[in-house]
Amino acid sequence: MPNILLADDHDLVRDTIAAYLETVEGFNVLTAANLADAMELMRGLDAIDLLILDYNMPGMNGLEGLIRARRDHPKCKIALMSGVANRDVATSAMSQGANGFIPKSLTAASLVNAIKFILAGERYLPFDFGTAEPEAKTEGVFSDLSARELQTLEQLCIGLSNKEIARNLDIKEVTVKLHVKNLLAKLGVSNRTQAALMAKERHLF
Amino acid sequence: MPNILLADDHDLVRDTIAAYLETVEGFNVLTAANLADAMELMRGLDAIDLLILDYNMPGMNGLEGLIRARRDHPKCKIALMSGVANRDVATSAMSQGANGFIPKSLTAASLVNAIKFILAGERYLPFDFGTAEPEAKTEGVFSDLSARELQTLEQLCIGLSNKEIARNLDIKEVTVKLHVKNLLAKLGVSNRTQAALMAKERHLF
DNA sequence: GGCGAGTCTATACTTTAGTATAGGTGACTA
DNA sequence: TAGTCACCTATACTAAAGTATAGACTCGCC
Repeated sequence: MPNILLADDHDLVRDTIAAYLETVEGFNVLTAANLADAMELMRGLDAIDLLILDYNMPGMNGLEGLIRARRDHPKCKIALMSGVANRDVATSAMSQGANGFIPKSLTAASLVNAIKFILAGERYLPFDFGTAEPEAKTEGVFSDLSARELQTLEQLCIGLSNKEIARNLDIKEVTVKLHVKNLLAKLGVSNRTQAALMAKERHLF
Repeated sequence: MPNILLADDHDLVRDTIAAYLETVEGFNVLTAANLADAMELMRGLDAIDLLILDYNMPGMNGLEGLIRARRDHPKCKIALMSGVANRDVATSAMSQGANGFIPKSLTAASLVNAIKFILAGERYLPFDFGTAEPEAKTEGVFSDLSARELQTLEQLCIGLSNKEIARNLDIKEVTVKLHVKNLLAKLGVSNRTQAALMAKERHLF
């Protein structure tokens, strides 16, 4: 039966998760309230199969705690857990050698699946994590655009000239210029490059 | 024991994977050589737990095959498998309702872990897939650029005009034009927007 | 029916982008 | 030392982008 060390400074969160993993799945779970205690518990013994670190916890200091834990225990699987971190933090953690990133929005069943997955030697990062809310903002900025302006913007996003866009949309070049001008004003940018960049950044095309 | 239907038009690939899953893991594996055969096999019976579709296979037509399979079998777990598809295809597949994306670069052990993960009700997309090799190409294209050209490109990537770039780099506008012209030629693109888009796509700035 | 929004086009214009050619500097190197 | 290369600048040009104004058409809406 795998040994898991769960480090989180919120007593309630830590203890309930630990209890769930122990009773429902039969995992052997140790707990710690901060990074120092967790490191102390692991000192010497290699018995821990998976270390779960809360991202916001005394001693972590961003990803430094993760890096230190990884350095001191190269063979132990380490997962970062957080309720607030965004996707950038998650991917950074993965590139720093974490075996998994566990958002606290996970269901209990998914948490168990993720843990099993990591214990099997895989690396876990939920693919759709942190992609929900940006949509809202995106819609707002671009919802002012008319159908034609949107089509024009789409062509801008592959770097086409007004002439090429005119050919593709089967309209005159002047008309394209009009659409471009209006679209720039609506997006609040000053040239086509900025418009393309903005659209690309919000993953519209 | 879960029933898996593996559809791939490469006989060797299909049969070896099927044999591995059957003998090593004890899965019950059915096979098909194209989408039509797979759909035929699934007609009526709801016994299939996981359908694995090759992305390049007769009848697939991009993600259309996936969408059709999802529509006809809303409750069946479906994974897309590919040896060539890029990350965009993978994420598109996920947003179209796929339960997983399986690159053929996976090891056999990881394939099994992924399948188990999906069968447990999770959605699987390897987080680091499609981020390794683009680096190499990237370096190649941009390594021809001189220091100044690179700085110029960086400013292009925030949509600045030649005049603004000249001010920022403390050089004359004509010089900026020279850098831009040379940089466009080296990158093989025809205007500044395309250059900015290309640089952004390779995550240079 | 009138009204507004979106669309298309035209003419005319200014500004910016991009090309071409030429010449000068300093640094590094065969 | 001569040659090469990155860099800077100048002049001069063409092409493309962007602005401004005005007229015309369609469609849905009050």
